[in-house]
Amino acid sequence: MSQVRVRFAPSPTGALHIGGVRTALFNYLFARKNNGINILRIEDTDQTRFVPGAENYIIESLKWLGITFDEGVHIGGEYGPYRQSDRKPMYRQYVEQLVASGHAYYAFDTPEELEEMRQRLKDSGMSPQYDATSRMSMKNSLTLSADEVKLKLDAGVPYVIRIKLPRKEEVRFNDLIRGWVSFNTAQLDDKVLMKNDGMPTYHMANIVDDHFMKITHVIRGEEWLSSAPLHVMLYKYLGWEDTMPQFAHLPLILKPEGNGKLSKRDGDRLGFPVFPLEWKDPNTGEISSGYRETGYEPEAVINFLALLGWHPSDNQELFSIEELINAFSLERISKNGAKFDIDKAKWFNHQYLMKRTDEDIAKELLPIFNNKGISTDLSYLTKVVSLTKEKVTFWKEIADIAEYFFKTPTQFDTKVVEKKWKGSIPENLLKFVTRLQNISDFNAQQIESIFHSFAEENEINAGSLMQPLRLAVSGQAGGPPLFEMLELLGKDNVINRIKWACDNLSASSQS
RNA sequence: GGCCCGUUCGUCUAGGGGUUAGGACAUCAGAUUUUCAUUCUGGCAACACGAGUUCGAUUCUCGUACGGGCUACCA
Repeated sequence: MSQVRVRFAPSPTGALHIGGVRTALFNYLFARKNNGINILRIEDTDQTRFVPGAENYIIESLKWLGITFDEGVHIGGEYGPYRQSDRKPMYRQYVEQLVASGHAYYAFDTPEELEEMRQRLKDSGMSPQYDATSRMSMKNSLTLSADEVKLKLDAGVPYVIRIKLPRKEEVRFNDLIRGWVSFNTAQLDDKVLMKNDGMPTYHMANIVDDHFMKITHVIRGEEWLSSAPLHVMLYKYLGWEDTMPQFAHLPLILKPEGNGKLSKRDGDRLGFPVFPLEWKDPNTGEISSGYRETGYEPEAVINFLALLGWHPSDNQELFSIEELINAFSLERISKNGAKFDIDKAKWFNHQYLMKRTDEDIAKELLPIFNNKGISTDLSYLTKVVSLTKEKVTFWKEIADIAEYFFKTPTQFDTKVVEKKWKGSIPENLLKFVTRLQNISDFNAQQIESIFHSFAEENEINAGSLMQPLRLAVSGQAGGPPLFEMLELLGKDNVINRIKWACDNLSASSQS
């Protein structure tokens, strides 16, 4: 069997959608699993939709996620170029070959004439399409004489080239995910193969490119299923039927609630990113959030996406990329669309966050603290991370919840103050301070045992004093284990903070 | 509207002619951490509907309903 070659072929019309990321991932997994070649091809046949920066965005996104390629627009390869606009001169001869063999024809209809035709057909209850029936009443090389056609061509009248589909013919192909799928050309229309600007449409370009790039498997979204029979016909008419790639149409990623496929609008409306990286639309200036900037781990995004539509034979949930490659197969991709569930993505993220080393996270956090005007060193920050990371979903959140490790709190959780800061509490804490002063080795164990003996001696309920203590030191009601936190803060800090709190917080009514 | 694809807990899904229909997220309860979050244990929770085939259908077939995709000189 020939070498597996697959391609991910996005169009640079904006940010890369999360559904596109999953398509890229499945292509990548399939290629790696089969020792194949993964190719990145840019499908920019529509010049009017070109968005500057989009191509680079796509490349950066895939790089961040760890989806690698063996050939592509960014790295070259022996089947290049890998950008369709750069391949423009290659397509014409195959379109003309189709015209010559009677499988395509020139069409000179104006947009107005097309619109009129569609309206007419619609009014008479027929499918409004340019097909075997309607083409005979349009302006094309099938209805015009050869002289007339030549005249128009010579005069530079704009034209497109359309495929000539048979009136009624069954087209079937075996989809790797769905099994045999069949269509009838009676329902298909004579799609444009070459536009009047001389560029091929997606349909034409993707067949020519896949053929010459020796693509063996086309793995793409289900939105392409309907045009697959057209592609099959093109392979046939071009005489490339025996090397036609196999098709696998992936189920779509749907909105979490309501209906329809997930769109870029849903993300910010529902409060989660739909793009891998933050994206600023160069035309509108609108900014959409990204997984990277939100603080997601790329491995978590990969793991989450892999399980959206694909499932291993056992119940494993957490997969390294190697495990994913190893377990992956097209047969285990489900047929039905999957609703997007951000809660599960967050759960995955927490799992992967816990796997990272504290120091690694601290390194990433350091500049953020610096920007907040907090200067600290890596070793202290690493310890802060070890105490706080299990409380957050994203590494970035640590910067928000851990400020008190660096600054004496001056803001206190008022609810907790009201509830816990009362009666003789401040007095007792001050007394406890004198005990703390005598600790020579200020570690969690020591502090804890001194705390307990202090409570016992003074007949204080230990629990009722712990929360005020935490409050005095951190300003908050929750946090990491109290005594470990105190240890990290250090003796002087702790003592000063307790004193500050006792001086500045007024106790509520006696109890 | 037409064509194509699909339908197992709220969500992602496993399974498959005879099962207590399994797991994960979410949710709820208990434990532990004298807090919050984690973690652990347990609970709630599903085969869209109707026919047919069969001794037996959630599983196979056909319909219905519902959902999705496509229906551009967009990809």
